[in-house]
Amino acid sequence: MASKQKAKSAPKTLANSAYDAIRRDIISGKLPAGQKLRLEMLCKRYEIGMSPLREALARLIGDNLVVTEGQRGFWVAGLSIEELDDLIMVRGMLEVEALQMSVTNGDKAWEKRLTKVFTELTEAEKHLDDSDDACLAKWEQLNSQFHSELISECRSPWMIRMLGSLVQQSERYRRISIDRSPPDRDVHEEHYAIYDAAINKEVLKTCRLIGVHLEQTASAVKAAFADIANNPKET
Amino acid sequence: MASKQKAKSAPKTLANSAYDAIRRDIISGKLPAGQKLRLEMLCKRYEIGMSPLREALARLIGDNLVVTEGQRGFWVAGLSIEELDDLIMVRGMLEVEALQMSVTNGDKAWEKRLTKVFTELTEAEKHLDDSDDACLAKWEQLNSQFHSELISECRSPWMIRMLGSLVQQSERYRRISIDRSPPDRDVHEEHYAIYDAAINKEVLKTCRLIGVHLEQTASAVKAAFADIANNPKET
DNA sequence: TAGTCAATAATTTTCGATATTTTAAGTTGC
DNA sequence: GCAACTTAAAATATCGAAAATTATTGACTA
Repeated sequence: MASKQKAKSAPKTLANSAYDAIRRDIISGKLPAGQKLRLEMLCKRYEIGMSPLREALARLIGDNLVVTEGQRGFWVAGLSIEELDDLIMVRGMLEVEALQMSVTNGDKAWEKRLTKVFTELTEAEKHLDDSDDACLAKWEQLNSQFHSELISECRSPWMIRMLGSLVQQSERYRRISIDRSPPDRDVHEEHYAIYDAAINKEVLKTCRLIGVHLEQTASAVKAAFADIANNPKET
Repeated sequence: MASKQKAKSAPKTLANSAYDAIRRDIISGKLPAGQKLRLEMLCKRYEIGMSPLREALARLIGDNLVVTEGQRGFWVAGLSIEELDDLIMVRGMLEVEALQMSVTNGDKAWEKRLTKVFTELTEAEKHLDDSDDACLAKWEQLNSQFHSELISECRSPWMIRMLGSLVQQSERYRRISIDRSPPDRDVHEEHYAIYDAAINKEVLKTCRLIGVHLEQTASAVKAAFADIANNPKET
């Protein structure tokens, strides 16, 4: 949330835009797991040439969103219950660690930022029932921002980077599961408890709560995903 | 160690070879930290065209070995004491965790593989004084293999993946520090103790020992790197 | 009816040239 | 002198098509 962000935003190259667009489509499931990515098709779909397209795909390999096999092309990285279990475990471990450091280090400015995001998130949660796509997208963005703000003061760029990667992966599973399992728990209450503990610098309590929160989300996603894996067809 | 590896080794594309070659050169320091990577120069150096080169660079971005700024080109990612501290911390955390799981899970086949690597490493360590580049390279390869074999049974592809990334980064620091600080400690003894504890399934002891081992290496590298950062010029 | 092989089609990979943007140098005006 | 503007040079980013590789088809053989 750099308030003094320079006006000259990073000049976008086509490769860059393609990278963003394809990433969004993979995370959202618009490009389904395992799908073969035919280059010509992608060129048309994203209205770009070969060179920037291949560059974008190469970068997505680094994010584990795309896999490649020499001379045989590119595929959307697959999803599996085994990988989901792994993601949940590693993410939990790292996030608790990062949170512990962040809450310990967080200063007034951080509390302010966190409060701002939490307030907005609370607001967004009121409109979730509207079943409006824009509202859902907004909530997703704020939810992710809330989590990243929580750990933002851990003072470890590497942990932040790795967590980012893990969260991005987890998001793929959450997105394809969300339709089947509307949250039957009070997510807002969980967020509030975490926020409250964090602001009050109750380090251990915050960590414990985030652990529970992640567990809850994980088990809901896992149940829904297992369902999908067994009954892959939809009407 | 797949013993039945199929003959059809992955068909190498130029982009692939370039990726490997540039990565090696960055890790070894042949391409120094912060250096601007002029595309034309790289084309000549690695004897390839623009397209595979840019693809290789794009993938190196994902590994945090290269950074880019739209329309302005590519640079070798920088090194700093702050980042080194961060790397040491995160790597230590993850590696201890992974090791704990791996030693717990490791079966007879794993013990066999570990023993094999350790034996070879021991052999290689005898020839380290020869100041022969080939011997050093061999030792580096086996040392890295020893560490990765240790955690190979942790059953978490994501931890293995992330550790790989962290180890690769750490290696950059170690490589540029190695000339200045010949190891004045008995590294072989440390390796032996770790190996012994792992084989005997003494989980906690193994973790403690690897922690000490990483600390020792880290502080040597850190001292040498701090020296370099202060006196960057060499004769 | 399989199974192999060659010819063809489809796809990926790479090159060479062009367009776009940044950097550097030089010039003018104050 | 120094800043702003203009122009030339250098570097990056992109396109379109050729070259190389893999996948598919269909005929032929055992």
